[in-house]
Amino acid sequence: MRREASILHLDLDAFFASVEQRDKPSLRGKPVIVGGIGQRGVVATASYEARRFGVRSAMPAHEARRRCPHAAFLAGRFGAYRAASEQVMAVLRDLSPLVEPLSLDEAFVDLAAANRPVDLSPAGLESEIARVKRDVATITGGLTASVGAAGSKFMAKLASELAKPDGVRVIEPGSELGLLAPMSVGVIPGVGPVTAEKLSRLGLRTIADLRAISVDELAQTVGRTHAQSLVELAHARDDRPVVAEREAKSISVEDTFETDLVDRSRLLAIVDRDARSVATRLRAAGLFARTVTIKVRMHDFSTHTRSRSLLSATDDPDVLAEIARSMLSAVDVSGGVRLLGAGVAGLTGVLQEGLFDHSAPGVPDEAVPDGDMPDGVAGAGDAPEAVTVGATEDPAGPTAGVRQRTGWPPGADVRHDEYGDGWVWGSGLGRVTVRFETRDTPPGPVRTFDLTDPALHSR
DNA sequence: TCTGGGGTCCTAGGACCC
DNA sequence: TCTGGGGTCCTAGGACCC
Repeated sequence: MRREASILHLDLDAFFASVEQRDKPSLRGKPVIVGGIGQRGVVATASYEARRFGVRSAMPAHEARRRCPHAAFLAGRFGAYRAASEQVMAVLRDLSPLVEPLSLDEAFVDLAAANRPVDLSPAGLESEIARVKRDVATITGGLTASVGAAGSKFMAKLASELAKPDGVRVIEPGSELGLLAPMSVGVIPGVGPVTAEKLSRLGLRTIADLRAISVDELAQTVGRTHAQSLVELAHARDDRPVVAEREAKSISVEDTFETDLVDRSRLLAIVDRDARSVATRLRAAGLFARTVTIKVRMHDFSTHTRSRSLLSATDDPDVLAEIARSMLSAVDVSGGVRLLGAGVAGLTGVLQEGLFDHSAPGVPDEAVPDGDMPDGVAGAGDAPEAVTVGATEDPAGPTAGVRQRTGWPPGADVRHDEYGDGWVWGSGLGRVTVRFETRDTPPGPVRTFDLTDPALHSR
């Protein structure tokens, strides 16, 4: 714990929904829900207007619709969110090179490493933060943020939470214990529903309660590591540094299907495509991976993972796809699969082995120390054939019917040759409805077109 | 009609090694 | 003479975060 409140935590308010309201004037002041599209979606972000109806992040779509049926439900425009996020991170890096993004909408900043002297007194911090908030609003076209400052990451994040929305909060070093004492254990990072329930059964509900129990006693319920960190944080002891550059440890993609899939050949084609998509991201990052993982969520929500490590890392899409397929072949999917995905871990930037070796790194026959090579990896299994069968049976492609929402997703940016820029209000029955407005116009008119109208383009 | 997608970290058991 | 002991790697599952 530092003696000055030199760690900032910035959190953009209702970020995705706010970007939508910025770019869609007719939605300003109205309930907006990003995510929750489709039968099995969940809410990514709800605007404050929607939160008044009890809509929350991670809430299932059907419940959000029940609570707030008149909200605008949008699919999300991650390019726009990423662009706004980069603008905000640039504002923060202008203040200090030590910026640690936690996601698109959150970051820590270490003011002890600031580019210029910063007045760390409470009044000095408040004016510095007010300037950051002004810069964020200006550069992003009006987005608001909540900002906390404190002597540790834990307290800085708690401070920004207390400041929401659009506020500033400085927690002065020395005041932490009193502030924390009556708060729920749930405010401690790492305490989710399961841990909170375990603590509750021990009679521990507030942070003051947590301070009264020994690590040994707590460890019997939540494990040694977790117990130690809980007790430390309950005493506001937290010396985790702000780290600007963190290297990725894994890359993965996964899809939840609108309805459960049982067709093995179709599932094999999907996991093949997923593995290749991961390989593309690997190569784009200049990385190689040593472990391949697949994830299968069954109809009953039980989740299974299978992983296999190679002797040396690879970025070869054929190799990754083959291994993913062979692992899936060994999973019983007859009950129906609701989610399927593929990923890689054990990432490295350089090929450590194989530099002076004529055999290609990561080729299948180098895999697995115990020699337990499934047929599929050697290319002799039924997987490749099954993929072909799937493609033959379904000319629209193996994922047709799975990702149908990509055509004109609600909220997407479009341009019409005659009417100009707008966004997709909704589509169906061969028609797409567009509202013609942008962030710089007043609320605009709505028009409906044929889905195949050649004058309509996505942008 | 419950329950996304992209991650991180931890635990626990077995293999393996010295 | 019951079958140590520690360290590391691998795999599977799960809690948690945004």
